[in-house]
Amino acid sequence: MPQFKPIKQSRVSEVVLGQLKEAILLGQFKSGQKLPSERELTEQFQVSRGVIREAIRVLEVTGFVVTRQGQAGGAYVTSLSFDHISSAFLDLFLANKISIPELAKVRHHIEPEIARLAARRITEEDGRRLREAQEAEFETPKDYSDRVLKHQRVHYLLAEMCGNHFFEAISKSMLNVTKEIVDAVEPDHKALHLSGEHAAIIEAVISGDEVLAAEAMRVHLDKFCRSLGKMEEVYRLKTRPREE
Amino acid sequence: MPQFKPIKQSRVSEVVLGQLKEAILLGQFKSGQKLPSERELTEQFQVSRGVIREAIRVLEVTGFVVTRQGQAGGAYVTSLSFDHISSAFLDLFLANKISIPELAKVRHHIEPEIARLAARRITEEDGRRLREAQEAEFETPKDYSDRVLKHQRVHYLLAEMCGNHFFEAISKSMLNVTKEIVDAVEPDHKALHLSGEHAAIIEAVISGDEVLAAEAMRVHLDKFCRSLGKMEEVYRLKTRPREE
DNA sequence: AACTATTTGTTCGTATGTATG
DNA sequence: GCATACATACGAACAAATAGT
Repeated sequence: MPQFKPIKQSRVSEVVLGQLKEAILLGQFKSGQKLPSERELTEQFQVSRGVIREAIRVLEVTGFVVTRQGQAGGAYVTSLSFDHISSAFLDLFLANKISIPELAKVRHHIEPEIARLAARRITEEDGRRLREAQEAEFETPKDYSDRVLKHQRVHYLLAEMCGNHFFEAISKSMLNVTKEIVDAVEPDHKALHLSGEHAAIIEAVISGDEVLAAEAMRVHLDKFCRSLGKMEEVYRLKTRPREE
Repeated sequence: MPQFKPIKQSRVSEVVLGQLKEAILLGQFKSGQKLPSERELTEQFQVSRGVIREAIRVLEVTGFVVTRQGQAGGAYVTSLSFDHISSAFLDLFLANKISIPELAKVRHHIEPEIARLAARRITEEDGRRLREAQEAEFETPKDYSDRVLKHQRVHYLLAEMCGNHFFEAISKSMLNVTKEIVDAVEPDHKALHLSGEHAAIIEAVISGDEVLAAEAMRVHLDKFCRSLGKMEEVYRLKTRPREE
C-alpha cells in the first residue's frame, strides 16, 4: 500500500524558492547571469513582490546569488563557495554548540591528512605560494586580526591544495572558528608569536614527503592546540554569559 | 596610520537581523521562547514589516528560530541543530562542488576515528541502542529511502556517541549527502543488500576496543565506498546535466 | 556634471489564512 | 461557532543606488 506524501506547501515563497533554486542547479541560470528583476518575477510567478524578495533573500544567505542595487542591479547567480558552511559552523560555535577542545581535536585529526594530501600533489606553483605565505608571516601586520590571518594563510593554502573540496570546506570552517577565538583573546596573549612555526611543514610538503608533512603538521598542532585550549576560559569570559 | 573600516550597512533588514541574532546568542531570548510579534517588532525597530519579515526569514533558514502561524504563533527560538550544516553541504554537492570520490575519502578518514572515540566512551545504554539499530536493518523497509535510513542508523548513532559535536556535524552531513546519492541510484542497485554489515563494528565498539572498532569501520567503508564510487556515473546521469 | 531609466530597498494599508481558546 | 492573535500575502507607492547618456 503506497503511502501518501504529506501535502503541505503553505508559504508561497518556498515554492518560488524551490523553483528558482532548481533552475539554478539545472544550469538554466549560469554563474554570473542575472535572474529576472523582481517585477518580472512577480509577473511570471503571479505572486507579490514580498514573496519574491523573501525567496531571493534566502537564495542570498545560502550563497546562490548576490544582489546589487541600481540600474544593471538585481540577483546575480554566483558559484557556491565554502563561506556559508563556515558561517554555519561559526554560528554553532557562537551558540556554544561546539567547544574549543572539540575544535582542537578535529583540527588535530584532519589537518595532518590535509598536509599529507598536499604533499602528494604539490606543484611548483603551490610551493611558491607556500613560501610566499611564510615570508608574509614576518611582515608587520596592520592589526591583530590581520596577524591571525597571516598565520593562518599556510593552513588555508594547504586546504586548497589538498585536492579534496570536502576537506577544504571543513578545514576552512575550522580556521574561521579558530580565528574568531584568537581574535577575541589575542590582545591578552601578545606574547604568542608563532612566526616561523610552519617552516617544517612547508619544507616537508614541498619536498613531497607525505609522512613527514603529516608528522610536522601534527607536531605543530600539538603545540598550537595546547595554547588554544588555554584560551577557552578567557574566551568564554570575554564574550557572553553562558545560556543558563 | 589607522585604516578606516568600510562603512556600509545599507539594508535595514541586516541591522535588524544582527540585533535579533545578537539578542538570541546573548541568551536574552532562550530556546523555546517567542520573539515579539512582527507588529511589535515594527514598533520597537521603527521599520516596516517587510524588513522584519526578511530578518526573521533569515533567522529561520539559519536555524535560529521556527515560525508558526495562528494565535500563539510567531517566531520561536530553537536550539541550533546540525541540520543546516548538512543542507549547506548538500547544496554544495548538488551544485557539483563536491564529488562522490571526495566524499568517500573524507568518510574513510573520519568515521574510523569516530568509531574509535565511540568505543572509548561507550555506555550500556549506547550499546543497547546500537543493537537495536542493527536489528532494525533486517526489518522490511517501507521504501528505498527508509531502507537507506535504517542502514545509516548505526553511523548516525556513532556520530552522536563520539562525544565531539564537530565530528558529529561533519559525519551527519556526509551521511546526508550519501543518502541523497543512494536514494537517487538505489532503484538500479536493488541487489545491494548490506544488512548485517555493521555487526563487526558494533561488537568492537561495545567491547570498548578502540583499535578494533576503527579497523572494523575502515574495512566496512572500504567495501561501501567502492560501491559508492560506482554510483558516480549513474548518479550524474540520472540527475542534471553538468554545468560546464 | 546633470539628467534619466532601471532596479533594489522600504513603507503603508489592507486583506486573507490559520491555529487557539 | 465565534472572536482573537498571529503569520502570510497583496498592491501601490516612494526612496535610494547605480549605470548610461
